[in-house]
Amino acid sequence: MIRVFIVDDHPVVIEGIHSLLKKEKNIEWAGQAMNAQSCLGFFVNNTADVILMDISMPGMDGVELCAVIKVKYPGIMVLGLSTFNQGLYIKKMMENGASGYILKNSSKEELLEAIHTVSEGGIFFSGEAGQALQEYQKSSINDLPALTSREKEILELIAQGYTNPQIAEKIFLSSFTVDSHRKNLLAKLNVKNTASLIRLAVEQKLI
Amino acid sequence: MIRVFIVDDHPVVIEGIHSLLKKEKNIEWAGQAMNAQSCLGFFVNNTADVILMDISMPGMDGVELCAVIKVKYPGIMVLGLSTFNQGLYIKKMMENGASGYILKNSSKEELLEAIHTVSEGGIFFSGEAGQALQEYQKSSINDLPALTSREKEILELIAQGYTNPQIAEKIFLSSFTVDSHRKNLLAKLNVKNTASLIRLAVEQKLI
DNA sequence: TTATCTATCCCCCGAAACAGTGATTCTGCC
DNA sequence: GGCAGAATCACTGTTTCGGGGGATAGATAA
Repeated sequence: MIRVFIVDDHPVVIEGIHSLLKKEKNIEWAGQAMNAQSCLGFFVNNTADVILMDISMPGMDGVELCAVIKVKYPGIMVLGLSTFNQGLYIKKMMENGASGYILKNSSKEELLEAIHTVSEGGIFFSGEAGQALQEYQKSSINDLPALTSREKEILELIAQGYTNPQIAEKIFLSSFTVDSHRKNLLAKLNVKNTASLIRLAVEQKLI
Repeated sequence: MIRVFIVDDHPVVIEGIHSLLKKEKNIEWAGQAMNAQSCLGFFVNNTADVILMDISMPGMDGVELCAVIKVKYPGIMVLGLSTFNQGLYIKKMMENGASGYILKNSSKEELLEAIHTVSEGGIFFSGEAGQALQEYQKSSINDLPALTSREKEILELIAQGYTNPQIAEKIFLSSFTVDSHRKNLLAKLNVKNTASLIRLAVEQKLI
């Protein structure tokens, strides 16, 4: 018996999912909430196995709520729920510990499959959400100027915290040369200092 | 009809999966390879819908091969396949465009479900792999000293490429103060310069 | 055979970062 | 009321960074 709780600020959605699930015999309706506060209130004295959680809600949104829930009650599985399908939100939910993401217009079968999968510790994405996530991941890895191997090597060492003189000593170059490569990195990647260089490099997985 | 190709350096695994799948009527055996090179050779003149790909292979491993395949043939879905279950590898595969990950000892049902899900653009994780991935994500977000809200604010601005004087002007502080906060950040996070500070911040999702 | 790119090296200079030390005010908590 | 921590500001150095300018050699591609 899987106890399912739902948080959504739209009564229609709660009602719709409730009517979809109430006939299922291995699913129990644990409760419902229309915002993050009352959801957290519920879990002080109650529990559930799976929370269906709307991404966008007034006040604390699903991304934050998910993070709080997973810290306080790691055993409760969170399944993101939304009408729209944006890679960024999906990614943030997952980083905050969600176990999957489905669209509100999913079929009953998909919803049930998702609930079962996540209640067993698995991860579930509806086809469309999966594609959106992959598109998003792809979009951030493009349009970067090609770096030479030397530049990549020096970028890596900068990211490890070495200064120009230290890098020079390490790879047997003049520190002038290291500085030249460093300036080329800033110019090529169109950033103005080390901070934004490293941020870009890590985010774009150059290192 | 889903055309399935498999790359694995263990003949036993290829044979086992072949015998599992050959009875399925909506699955077609596209071919097999025992290393990355012959896999890439196959796809010069042939194609498939889904590749079951071993993570660990001699020569080019699954992580690299996956990246190459997804660049050359983005329409082919890659499903990671391994005997062991390590979050780091799973994460790397996913970052390189894989659509999921299952264990070699998965049940036939799980394997079929995974193949169908990814062939439709979805993402599939077996329960155990999903848990390993979440454990891994969690493990990297721990043991960090708590930053104050001011420190987080300034860290964010540093990461955006602003200098101390610029930050000072932006949030109406003395640049001495900004510098103090900056020093506290370096000390608290135990790093020695901006480069490693930003790297840590981005990797640990502090910003 | 030029032309371009990469990698290497060099110099100057001002701005920024980093290290060390110390101080005051405010706020939340016991 | 007192205490700890946060937030603020201050001064003095030294080191590193970043912008600007240039030079040479080798590889490679047009």
